[in-house]
Amino acid sequence: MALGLTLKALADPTRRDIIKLLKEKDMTAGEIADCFTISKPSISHHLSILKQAGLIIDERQGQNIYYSLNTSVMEELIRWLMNVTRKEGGSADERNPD
Amino acid sequence: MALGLTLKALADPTRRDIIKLLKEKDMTAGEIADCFTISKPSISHHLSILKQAGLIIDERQGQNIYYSLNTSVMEELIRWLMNVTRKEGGSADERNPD
DNA sequence: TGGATATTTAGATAGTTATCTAACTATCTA
DNA sequence: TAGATAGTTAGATAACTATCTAAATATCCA
Repeated sequence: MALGLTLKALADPTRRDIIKLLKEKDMTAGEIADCFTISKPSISHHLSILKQAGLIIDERQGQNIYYSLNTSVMEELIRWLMNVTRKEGGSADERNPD
Repeated sequence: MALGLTLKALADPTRRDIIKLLKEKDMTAGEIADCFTISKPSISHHLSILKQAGLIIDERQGQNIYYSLNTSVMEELIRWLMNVTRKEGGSADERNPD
């Protein structure tokens, strides 16, 4: 069911924008919030969903909480998509990872 | 914004199951519905969302409507994910496809 | 310890979505 | 053309989600 969490998290445009920001560099919750017009609590909510999906990692440093990207979950999604996309053939290992 | 439609469509477990079915072979709406416990209209609704996202294609053959997978949209999503996942470097073409 | 800053949690609300039953449309066939 | 079969559309409803403001928690520093 991890795939469902990942896809739901990525299905929101604000959350995709957050991910694009974090691709460039790690950022605090406040820095991320400053890039958007919606409220800090809303951003916090989005961060929580991304974190729950395993797409980002948080680490407190003093008063700040730094967020960074965790690409392994996206790599898993890529594998699922490639499997669905693939036209038959390939080793047994490659088949039905889901 | 096509990406949003794709991800929303894939975020539902029933719709992912439909995609897995269609990976194996093309099927009519009825055949697809028979694989699930939810009502035909609900399946029809899911098919409509998948179609709107460009993930599947429909073609009427007499009384039946056959559905088949369209992988190009998923390939686009794979590219987006690989771009977000990638650790810098690469040609200008490869950067920011979104 | 007390005030300031950073962030999250709580509670409310408006909009979206998945599901159902009933009714409709399209096609085939006798 | 009438009946049967395949599928969709309409309308209702319950559950979920994104957003907001207000309040709570955590950390730093003087």
